[in-house]
Amino acid sequence: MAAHVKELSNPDRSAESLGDAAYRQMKERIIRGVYRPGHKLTVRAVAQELDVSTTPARDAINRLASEAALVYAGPKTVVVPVLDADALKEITLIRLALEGLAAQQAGEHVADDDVEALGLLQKQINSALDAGRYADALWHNKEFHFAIYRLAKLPHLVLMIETLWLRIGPSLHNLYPEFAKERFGVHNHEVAMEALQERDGASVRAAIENDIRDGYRRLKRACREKATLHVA
Amino acid sequence: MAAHVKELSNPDRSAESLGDAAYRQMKERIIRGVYRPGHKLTVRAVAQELDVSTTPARDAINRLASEAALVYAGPKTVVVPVLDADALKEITLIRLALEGLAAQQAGEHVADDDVEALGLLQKQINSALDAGRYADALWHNKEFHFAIYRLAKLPHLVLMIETLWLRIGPSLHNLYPEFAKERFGVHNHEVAMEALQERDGASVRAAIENDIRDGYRRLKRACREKATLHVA
DNA sequence: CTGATATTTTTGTTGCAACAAAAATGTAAA
DNA sequence: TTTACATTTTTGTTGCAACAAAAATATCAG
Repeated sequence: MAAHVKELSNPDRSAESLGDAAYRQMKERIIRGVYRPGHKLTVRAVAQELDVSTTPARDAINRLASEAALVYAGPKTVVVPVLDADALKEITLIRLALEGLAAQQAGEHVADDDVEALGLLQKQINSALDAGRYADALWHNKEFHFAIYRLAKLPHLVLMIETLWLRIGPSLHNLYPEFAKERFGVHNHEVAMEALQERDGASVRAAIENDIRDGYRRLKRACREKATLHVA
Repeated sequence: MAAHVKELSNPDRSAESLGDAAYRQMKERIIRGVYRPGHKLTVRAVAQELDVSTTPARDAINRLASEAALVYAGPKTVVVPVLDADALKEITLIRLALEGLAAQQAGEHVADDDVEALGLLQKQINSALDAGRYADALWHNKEFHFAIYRLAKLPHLVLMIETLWLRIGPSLHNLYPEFAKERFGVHNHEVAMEALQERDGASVRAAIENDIRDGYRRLKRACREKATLHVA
């Protein structure tokens, strides 16, 4: 493995090992919802899918499992996690703490052109929603959040938040289109951008916390419905 | 890799792969201060040290690097991280958020015999300090903190806090004995235990936050002294 | 059809050798 | 001594085969 610089998300893909590349591609697939909760991942299948040998594939799977982006369903079975109500609640608590912190700090380091860039991202979310491209909307939503978090200039924090999104990402994709149709988060995002413009850290935090809580409520409902469906 | 159950820190060492064992042993060595900041770790050296082949050794190093417990100083050079002032400040911010959350939640799930167990751990810290066994004091200090955090019944949170301690652990060992001599943290720990007994989550959080901030102040001073020493 | 049991297949792990790239070392010129 | 360059050594990576263990499948008794 050879990332050289873990600090910044540097797209220096020139001297990247196969293991690093596999890890990065798997991460993107997980967030993009290619793998659904419960999906089983085997070393050889991933190796074939990514066109590498078993060693880099194993590297990637092990790293993701070590970050809890994948979990063990048995001694030799790694799957995309299926979040139960407790796990969902816990991760939401942690998200509120970490993303709230990042949002607040962002409000104190923001520059004017940063907010413009955010407005552009929001427009991408909106047009994706208009066109019914819900997976794209979810992806741009992720970019919007992380664009804010990166403003905090706290690289360790951003990395930790990324591991959290990796854990809930697959479950998020179980919600749309029903849930994406109601233009989720749009209002909270607008409030956050206004607060950023005024450099009001506390308000940025409040807006982001609201967004997280809104998502949690919908996710919890979906989780309940699925559970009752599974029983019946 | 075969941990089966990542959720709880289950000492089920029976069906543990060599890679898992290597990872666990390396983690303990890092926290115990066996490796100092800047120490270079090579696959073959670790393999020999742990008496395994290169594959499990490489697994362990890669997993630790992926969690930022080890960092790259070059394309083929992983070292124990040397925290600069910025990184120290950032990690402290994150610690305050996560360990504060864990402490508060612990205050709301604590049982009576839990506090007794904590008192025992504190006694171990004290006798280690009395005997001048500072490395042991640091170890018991870690156990004290995590005994509290585990009371929160939030396994994901505890795991995330562990990765933070892994990052600052090596730097902590650069401080004693000077810093351990002043019985660091003893007062904060006593306040925390009192607050736990009264199930006062907010006060538990305050005590732990105080403890973290005290440690930060000392660490920062040491970091400054070392920097000026390095220049001179 | 159900449940337990035996069989077959699949799967993660491990050690290792070859390779390319980086780091360490040595050398010489200024 | 210092700097730049060439050489040697060390190092991470990668693919692969063998192995043991687990998972999937087939079989059969009730």
